[in-house]
Amino acid sequence: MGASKTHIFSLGQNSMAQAAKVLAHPARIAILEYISRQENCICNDLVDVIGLSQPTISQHLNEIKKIGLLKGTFEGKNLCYCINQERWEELQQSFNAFFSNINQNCCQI
Amino acid sequence: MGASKTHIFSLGQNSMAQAAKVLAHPARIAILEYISRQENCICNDLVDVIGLSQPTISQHLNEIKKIGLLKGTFEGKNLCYCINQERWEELQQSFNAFFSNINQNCCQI
DNA sequence: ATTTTATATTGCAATATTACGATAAAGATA
DNA sequence: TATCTTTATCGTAATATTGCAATATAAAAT
Repeated sequence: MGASKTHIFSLGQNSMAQAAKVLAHPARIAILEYISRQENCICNDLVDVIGLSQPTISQHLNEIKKIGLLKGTFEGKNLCYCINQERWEELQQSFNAFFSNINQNCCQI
Repeated sequence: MGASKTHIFSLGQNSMAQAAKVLAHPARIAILEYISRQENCICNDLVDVIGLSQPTISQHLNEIKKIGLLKGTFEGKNLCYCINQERWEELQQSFNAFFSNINQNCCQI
């Protein structure tokens, strides 16, 4: 064994975990921080900024793209990655909702 | 190769990723949801509620404990795990801050 | 003291992730 | 067209995660 038993969990639990997984690597945190600060992003910058090889950066970008956090467009010869703001805010709300649902009366000692 | 290059990232980026990693499994989401809904939690309940074996639940609980999200105390014969509310709110703020820092002017198309 | 009950640890197999060199693909430029 | 630049994909090695059976530990109950 070794595969996650995703089928025994709810859709919400799985998609929450999937979103968290994308944030579960410092390179992807760094990439998202960087892109969200920029007007536009040329991927080659990232290789220098982050300090990982070009294939590795490409893979991380792909993970981020998979959950819809990026939208890309071409601008001259360079691919421009941008934050998908709708999705970004959607995730913000998901995380916020998750953290908000806590029973204040749990285990009073 | 294969190990994450944590040393090339900032403390903030690494701890953000570490927190996300704990949330990056549906079982741990389910466990946290369940505990935060309860007045108190007997671990044996979790095995039934979640549907994973006792050792696996124990391991997941340990991951959650490692980032300080749980505090435990003994109540009669049963170990009682509770959400550590200070840490919980701390993480909520971290995630919220992360999602709040976005440049609204990125890549207008 | 022995048994029962609850939780933790160990060991291992299956799977997933991380990283990068090599290479391919696609567009820009000479 | 040939070449350069940029990004993606492939192949592979190292490492990490997931899950559980078996076992150990610890406390409570008998």
